Amino acid sequence: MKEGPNIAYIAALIGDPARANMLTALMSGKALTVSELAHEAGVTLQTASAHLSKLQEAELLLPRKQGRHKYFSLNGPEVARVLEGLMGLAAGAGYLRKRTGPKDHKLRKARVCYNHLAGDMGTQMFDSLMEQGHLGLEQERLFLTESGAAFVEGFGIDLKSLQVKSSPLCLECLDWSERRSHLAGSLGRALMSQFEALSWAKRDAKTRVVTFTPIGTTRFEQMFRRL
Amino acid sequence: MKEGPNIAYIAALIGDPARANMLTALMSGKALTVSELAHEAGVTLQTASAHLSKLQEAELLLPRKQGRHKYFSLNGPEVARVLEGLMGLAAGAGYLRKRTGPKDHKLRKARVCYNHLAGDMGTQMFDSLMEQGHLGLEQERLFLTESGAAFVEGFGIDLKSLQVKSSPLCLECLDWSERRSHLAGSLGRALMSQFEALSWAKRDAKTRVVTFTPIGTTRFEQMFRRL
DNA sequence: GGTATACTTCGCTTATGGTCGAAGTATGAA
DNA sequence: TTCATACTTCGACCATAAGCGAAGTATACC
Repeated sequence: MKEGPNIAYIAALIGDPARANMLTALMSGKALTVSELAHEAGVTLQTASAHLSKLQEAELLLPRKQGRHKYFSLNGPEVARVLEGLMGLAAGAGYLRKRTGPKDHKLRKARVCYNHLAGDMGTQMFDSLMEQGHLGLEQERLFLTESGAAFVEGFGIDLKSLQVKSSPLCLECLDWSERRSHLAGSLGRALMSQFEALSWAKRDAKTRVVTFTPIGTTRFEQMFRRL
Repeated sequence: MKEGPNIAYIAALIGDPARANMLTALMSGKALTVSELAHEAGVTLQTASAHLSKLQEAELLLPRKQGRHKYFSLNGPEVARVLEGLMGLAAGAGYLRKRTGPKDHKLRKARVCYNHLAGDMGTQMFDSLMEQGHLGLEQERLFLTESGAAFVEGFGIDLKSLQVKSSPLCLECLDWSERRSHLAGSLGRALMSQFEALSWAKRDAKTRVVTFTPIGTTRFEQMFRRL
């Protein structure tokens, strides 16, 4: 029976390698120009322009003009979630694009997943918070405990401003490289921002790699030690 | 940068209309034969066979042989979740396949979303449970309250057996036709099963439509009234 | 064993859509 | 105003993969 939403159309848009590369690049949470996305996809400007027009038409991407520059970003966390889900399915089925180089190792170590920390360090943080009783599970639901609230506030996170927002505070996000959870939600985002604000970590301008400084690494390990 | 999971490959698999139709048919939670899926997709047996082989190879589908019959089902709730997410994106962007007929109305009224009730009645149930305080939100997290536990146990749901399972009890699932939440998780599944066991509702053999009997409708309305 | 049914595999056809060169439009800076 | 840069649109090319007919394999039944 052919009724309901046309998932083939949306999936086919994501199913083109050039478009998939652009969407993946935008998982960094940054807005990129047409030129930058063309470079990400390894196609010419004109090809990228046609692709982006389609993705915009399908409301997967949001455009913004700044003078002669046109920036695109993912059209919200719902798109990111579907992309991450596809990543999980692809990784689970073994469809990984091999890349023998330092970047692959770095991507697995720490990377940004839309707006929060993912990879080995992302899952370490999640596991540590669980082990220290700062995050709890109730009926398989993730929540911040009282000790957790004190912990993150002590780290400089303004919980009050986070909790007035409509988006969830703590969300489990399945990490495709670790096959375990890392922390998403507004708290995950806030923690990532704080790492950057404290200069513990910085994002790579071109990729989703997050690089922690030696000091940042030490502090991170101290703060999110494993039992 | 071309690293990480190959989402284009998985998305392209879903992006073919014949394969999308088969995956959508399997959202009913039922296992279907190659012949049935060929009919769903409107292609010949040989074409369907080739498509299903690809979906199986990608671990999106799970095969099971029974004599000369070969059944396929979705390879778990993770696949269903990605498909539902794609449905939400497609519906949100207006990519709906029009179908002026009784089935469209029925699909929106009540349908099965993998293993739980969706559509108008699915969201009504969710809203009612929230309004009556049987479901609660804590830090945007859904949980069953004490009154909710008593409520569903009074309806014949064995909560103890549900809670020993690893899958979440209460999950919000974004309903593509209503654009609001309906109840997923093991509780959502158990409630759907109970509606069937009590002969309040039955699933359509060919589609995802769930049809409530007049008595079932009355009981459902009484049980899940809106304030 | 013969027939019917369910499914798989092979080979060929062809429609589709991504790609880029060329040309045009829009914005910024000197 | 001119030149440089960013992006859009058009048209033609061609690689790819879905589709089906044909043939083969596997299972069920009489």
